[in-house]
Amino acid sequence: MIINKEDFNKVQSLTKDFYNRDTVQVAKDLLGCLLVFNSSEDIAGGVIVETEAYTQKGDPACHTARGMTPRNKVMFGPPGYAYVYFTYGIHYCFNAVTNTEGVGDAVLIRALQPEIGIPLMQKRRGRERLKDLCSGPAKLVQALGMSKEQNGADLTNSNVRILPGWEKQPEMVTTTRIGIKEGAELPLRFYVKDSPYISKK
DNA sequence: GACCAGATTGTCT
DNA sequence: GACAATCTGGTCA
Repeated sequence: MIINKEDFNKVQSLTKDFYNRDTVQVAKDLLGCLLVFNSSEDIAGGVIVETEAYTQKGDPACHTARGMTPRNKVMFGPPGYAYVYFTYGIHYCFNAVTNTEGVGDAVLIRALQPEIGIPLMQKRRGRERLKDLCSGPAKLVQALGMSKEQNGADLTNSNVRILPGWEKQPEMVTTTRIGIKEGAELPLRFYVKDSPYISKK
């Protein structure tokens, strides 16, 4: 499970085919996978324990619900790329573009279980406790050291990658999404049951 | 633990 | 000009 900077380019990422599927299914399957960022300092990453699906069709909370803009154009591109956006004046959030090119879907990564480069993440976050490092979409972006420069990055062939993680699919809980107004009642949030690293119960 | 306000700027109407 | 897929630190209990 633990990989180092030298191994980063050797490990097999999830393929484009993984992302080119129904968005809800990808959101579920991403639980237990390993998100890793190879920054200039060192690599850092963790196991995905919480996701949310955002679909263009029938979802008013999705950034692409009202068509393409300069900000969300990555979501309309081919699947398997990173969509990183800026919000609340201070925070970034990380998504994986899913479904077929042109649709406008993505999966928001909401929380990680820290695995790789923990000391570096502790330093970046200014927090010691593991459950404070990546238990929220803006926290994990900060812990991994990502920014808007990762917007549009190829998740199968760049500094940001998602790898197969746990062999067994974890027990999963489905609930409603967090931090949105419209579409808040839709059951599109998924997390690993009993994980202490999720953002909120 | 629960609840609340402040931060702070890119993006869209 | 309004608001945002959030986090933090404060108060009160």
